[in-house]
Amino acid sequence: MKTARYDNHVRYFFTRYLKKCPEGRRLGIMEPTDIPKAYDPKEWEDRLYRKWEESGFFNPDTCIKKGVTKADAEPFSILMPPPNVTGVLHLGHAMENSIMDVVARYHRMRGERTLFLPGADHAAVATQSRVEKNLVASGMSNPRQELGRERLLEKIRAFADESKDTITKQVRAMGSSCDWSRFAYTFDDARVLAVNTMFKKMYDDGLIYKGYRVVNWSVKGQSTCSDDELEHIERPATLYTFRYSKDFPIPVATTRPETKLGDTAVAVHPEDPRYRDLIGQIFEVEIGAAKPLSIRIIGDEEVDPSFGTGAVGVTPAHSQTDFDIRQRHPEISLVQVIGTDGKMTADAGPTYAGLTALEAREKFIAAIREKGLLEKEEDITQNVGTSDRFGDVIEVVPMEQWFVAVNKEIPGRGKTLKDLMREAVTTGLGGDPEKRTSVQPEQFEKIYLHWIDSLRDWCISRQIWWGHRIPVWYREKSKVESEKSEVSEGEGEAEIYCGMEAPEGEGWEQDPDTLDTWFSSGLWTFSTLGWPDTEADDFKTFHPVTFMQMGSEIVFFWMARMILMTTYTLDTIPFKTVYIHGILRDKDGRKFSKSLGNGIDPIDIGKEYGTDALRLALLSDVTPGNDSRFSTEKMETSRNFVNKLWNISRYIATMSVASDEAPAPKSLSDRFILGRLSQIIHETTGHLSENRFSLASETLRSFTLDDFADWYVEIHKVEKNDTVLRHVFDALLRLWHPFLPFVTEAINETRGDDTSLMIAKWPEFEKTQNISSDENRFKLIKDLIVKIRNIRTVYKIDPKQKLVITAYGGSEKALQDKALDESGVIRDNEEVFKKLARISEVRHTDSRIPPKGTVRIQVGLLYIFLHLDGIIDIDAERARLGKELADAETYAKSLEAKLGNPSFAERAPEAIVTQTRNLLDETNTKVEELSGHLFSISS
RNA sequence: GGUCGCUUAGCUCAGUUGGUUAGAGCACUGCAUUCACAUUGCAGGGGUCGGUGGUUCGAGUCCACCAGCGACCACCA
Repeated sequence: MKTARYDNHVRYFFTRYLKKCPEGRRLGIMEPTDIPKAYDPKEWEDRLYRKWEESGFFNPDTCIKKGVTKADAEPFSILMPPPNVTGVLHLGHAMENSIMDVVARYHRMRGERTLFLPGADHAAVATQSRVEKNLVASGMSNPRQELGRERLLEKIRAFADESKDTITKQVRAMGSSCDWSRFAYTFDDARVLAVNTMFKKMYDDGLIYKGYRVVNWSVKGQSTCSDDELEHIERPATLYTFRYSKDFPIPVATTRPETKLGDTAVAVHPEDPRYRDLIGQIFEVEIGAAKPLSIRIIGDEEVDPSFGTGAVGVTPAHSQTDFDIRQRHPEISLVQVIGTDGKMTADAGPTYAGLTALEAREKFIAAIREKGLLEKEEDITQNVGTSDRFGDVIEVVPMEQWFVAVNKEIPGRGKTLKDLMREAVTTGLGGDPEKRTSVQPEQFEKIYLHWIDSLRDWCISRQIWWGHRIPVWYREKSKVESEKSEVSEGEGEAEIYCGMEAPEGEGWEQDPDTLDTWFSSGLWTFSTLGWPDTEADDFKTFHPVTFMQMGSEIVFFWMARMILMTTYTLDTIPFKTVYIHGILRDKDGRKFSKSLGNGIDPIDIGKEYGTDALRLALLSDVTPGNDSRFSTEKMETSRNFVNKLWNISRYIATMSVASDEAPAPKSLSDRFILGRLSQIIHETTGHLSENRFSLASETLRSFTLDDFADWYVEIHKVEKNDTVLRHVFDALLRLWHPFLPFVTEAINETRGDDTSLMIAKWPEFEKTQNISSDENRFKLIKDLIVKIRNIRTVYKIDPKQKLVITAYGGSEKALQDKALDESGVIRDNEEVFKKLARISEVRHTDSRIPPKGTVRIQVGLLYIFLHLDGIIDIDAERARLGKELADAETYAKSLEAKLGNPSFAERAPEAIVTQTRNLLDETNTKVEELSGHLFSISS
């Protein structure tokens, strides 16, 4: 990095610092205090986390037992979205943990009964596909075949356990104050019980059914996947228009000619004059399939007559929409020509059977071209669904699978699952506003509702092995006589049983399939709290969950399923507030991904800059719903800030004395800083209560750096009011603690305070009197000092040279004049003024005539004369004042115009009008004074 | 194609319900620095808030249209 500032440092270091600096300092030998000059997170973090964990305060029960939280305190619960046990956590997780932990620590400090519950997700298909990939990479060609179900599961379990360990270590390293004693895993016994209970309940209610329908099939993964697990990608394709035979009346178009071997109908719009008369006719065509196709012409409203040929070749077996058409027209048949192995079936005919779909396509096109049936070929771009886990293009095939019926009426409720899902975010369940989830930001409510509209029955069975086994058993009826069971019904030849455990008796075999991982995730908000025992303490106390956060990409997968499951089984909402954030990108706006190689390990970056810096960098950027970017520059800024806080504490430790006395404000500065503190407590509390993390951190940051470090600490060097200094800093530490748990706790320890900040009381907003009056008066001093410094910079006055000022109105006589009351601030704060503006002498005058050789500096109605005789070029100053005057005049004019507008006075609120009028008065006076001064300025 | 967003300083972004002359961090310029802090301090330059129109006493903020960008949804066969 090469900057002007950096060059300055280098020059300074070699030309002056080395000469002046005693050997010891340069080598970093200890200061008079034993507190290190720089905060070193590595020295603290592990130990502090251990201390917190051992204290037991992560556990809300312990907090009550030890009297930190009142037994009847308001409960506050946060559930960690369980990270997948597929490896290690990434920066996005770090961001989520930061969000949750800020919320948890804030509410805990406010005295609420706070539970932050951690967990991990077995992530069915994600984990299995990861382990299979690893096995293939290490030389196995087909892990499922070579190992078999049990041995492969062993491997996956081992991988998952190791990954779970890594993940919990990482969550700890982030400083997350979660209650490890309640750690939940989506695949442990308690959760298995919950899953089976829920499955059976839905099965009994007829909401889970087994049906023969087309599903998304991953040939590579040899499993189904739900609509939401598809990732649509664009790719070039060819759109072929052809006729089934020479005498077939309608040409049809397709991008997948090979599936046409399974066509059983052509759909046209029922009113289409071109084809109306053909509806109902059946054509026998011979295109190479095992049997000649009988194509029935049907009329369907969904067909758009203006698109293409206005006719759709219907392939019910290999298209979701075509399957839906068949639901409306049961008279047409279904022929499956592609199998689960991705190859053409026997029904596709001897020419094609056994070929891959792609091979069959080429062959089919060649055949119809030869016969002169191909009418048109166009290049188009097409969207195809791919499996988000296995990566291959999804085949749509008809199969018997398990589904959750979302459009079916729930017995006894008169509503469907979809209805409940809508109510939960709109009117509240059953119209009860208490049972309404607040979605932040609101726009996701719309997105979610829109998604529900197009939601189809959810396919929940998977053919992978890693996951909750479907709690259903079958046996051939002929083998054993029907036995007593909770649910059992004859279905043709086989008996079927759904229950918590295998049924008694011989010959039962469990369904080999497992459940979609989101089935168990959907139960997370209550399966972690003791359900199905609805009398469990945690369930009664912490459900519905108070705060939930998640990434926008997971809203449909997860939020929707949690709402579905909870509204259905508990007749309430899963959580009161859900905070949805965007994804974290790298500094160039790209997603973090393995293939780009731009991944950053949160633990590494946390070690380098400190976990607090990482948390601050991540949180100060988070606004609801928006993506944010991560960069090392932001890390540096945050680390520097953390170090600043540390050094403020060093100053306080060495330059002030602790005492039990209440803060005793003595000066304007004291009242100012206490007033400001009050204000920012109020603001920060409001921001955190409403989950405005970036605003909260910004409020604290500007107070800490600007008001406190740059002004009050400097003033303390003069006024030395230790009680106020320490009081403000103490409150500041507590305010920062949720964001920066480690450094604040470390500082707290160096102060010799044994009580953890984690359970310290959140500062209360105290309404102090005259905040604004003190603030305004202090601002006069501040602005005046800044202006004097500015003049010093502009005229390159040696910083060591002290100046003399004459304060107008500082005389006894002037002080009696109420209009000039403000000038009293200089008299009252002379020492501060001398120190911060490097003034050697303050003279007072009640004459408006500038003393010889001075320039005048004005803030509001207060002005002083700065003695610069022989120091600067007075003519240059005249020019500077001229510009200031011009600015003031422009501003005064704009204010006048505003006030001159009759409707402004009429319609604007009183306060705004008064405010504007005062501003104009002030500005006019300033203009007057300045122009007078321009004429009288003299060298 | 549908839906939902985004566009504010060179860069990354704040700006809660419309109200003083629009903010921060980084970057940039100048100065200083044996000072709690070189992971530092002080001062400064830089924006007609994407465009056009509207509502309003008043618009970065509300509305409409336009342009550019993005995300999600969708098998126009």
